[in-house]
Amino acid sequence: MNRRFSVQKKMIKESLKRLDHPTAAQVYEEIRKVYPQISLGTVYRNLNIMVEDGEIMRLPFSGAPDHFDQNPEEHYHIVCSRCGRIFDTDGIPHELLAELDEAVQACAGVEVQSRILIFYGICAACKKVQ
Amino acid sequence: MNRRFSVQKKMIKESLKRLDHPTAAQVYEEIRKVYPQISLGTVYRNLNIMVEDGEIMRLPFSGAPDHFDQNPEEHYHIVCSRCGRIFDTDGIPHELLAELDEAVQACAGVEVQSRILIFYGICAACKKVQ
DNA sequence: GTCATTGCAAAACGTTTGCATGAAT
DNA sequence: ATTCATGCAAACGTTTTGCAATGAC
Repeated sequence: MNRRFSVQKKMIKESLKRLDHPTAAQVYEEIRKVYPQISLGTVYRNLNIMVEDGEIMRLPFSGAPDHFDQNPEEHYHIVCSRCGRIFDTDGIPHELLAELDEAVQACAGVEVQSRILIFYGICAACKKVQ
Repeated sequence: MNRRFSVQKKMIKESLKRLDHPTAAQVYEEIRKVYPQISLGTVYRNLNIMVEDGEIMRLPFSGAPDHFDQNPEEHYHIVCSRCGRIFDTDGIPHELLAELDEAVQACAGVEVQSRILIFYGICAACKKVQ
C-alpha cells in the first residue's frame, strides 16, 4: 500500500492550512472553486489517510461533522458555544496534563494513553455582541 | 409541554441503570426482549428528553454512536481502546479541573463553561489477555 | 504493467421527524 | 376533551464503499 502523489491530496492539505479547523465539506467547497471535478469522497478518503499517517488531527464533535486540524501535534481546543469557532489551546502545561492523567488513573484504575479534551465557552467576539 | 408518564420512558430509565453506559440501540434491544413493540424512535426521543431535563448524561464519541450515562452529575470517562468499555472517573479533584480551565483560558482567551473530557487507555482485563 | 487513487453514485450509519393512533391527565 | 407520547416509516446529514476509469511509478 505505497502512497502515491496526487494533486487532490496536495490541494486538500493546502486547503487545511488556509481554512481554520474546517470540516470535510468546507474543504470540498473551497477546492471545488478552483478544481470543480474533485469529489467529496476523495476529500474524506484523503483526510482519513492523513489522520492515519499522523499528518493532521481529527476533531470529533457530537452530532456535528468532524473538523480537521492541520497541526498534528498534541494540543486541545475550546469551541465557542455561540458561534462555533474553534480555538487552539496549545500551551497547557505538561505537568498539569500529567496530574490529570494520574487523577484519572486513581479513579478508574486505567492508565491514560491519550485524551480528547474539548472545552466550551463564549469567545471574546461573541461576548462583545452580547 | 408538560411531561406525562409513560411505561416506555420508565423502562428506558431502568435499562440505563442496568446496562453499563449503553447506546440507544443497546437500550432498544434490551427492552425489546420484554416489550417487543417499542420503537427505536421512542428510545431516542426519551433519551433526548432525559438529557435535556438533566436526568442523564450523553457521552458523544467520534464516528461511533452516542452512549448514555444514568448518572447526570459532572464526571468524566476513560474508554478502553481495545474492548471499548467505558469507566467512570468521578473523583477528579475539583481544583485540578479549575487549574485546567485556567490554563485553557490563558492559552485561548476564552472562559471555560463546560468540557467534554474523554480519556483512552487499555483496561486491566484487556491488559491481562495481552 | 502494476496497482494506488480518482470520480461517481449508491449504500451505510446513527439519528430525527411527520403523521395518524393511542394513552395520560 | 385536551394534548403529550407512541409506533412506524420515511428522511436526514455525515461518512464510507463498490466499481470502472485514470494516473503515478
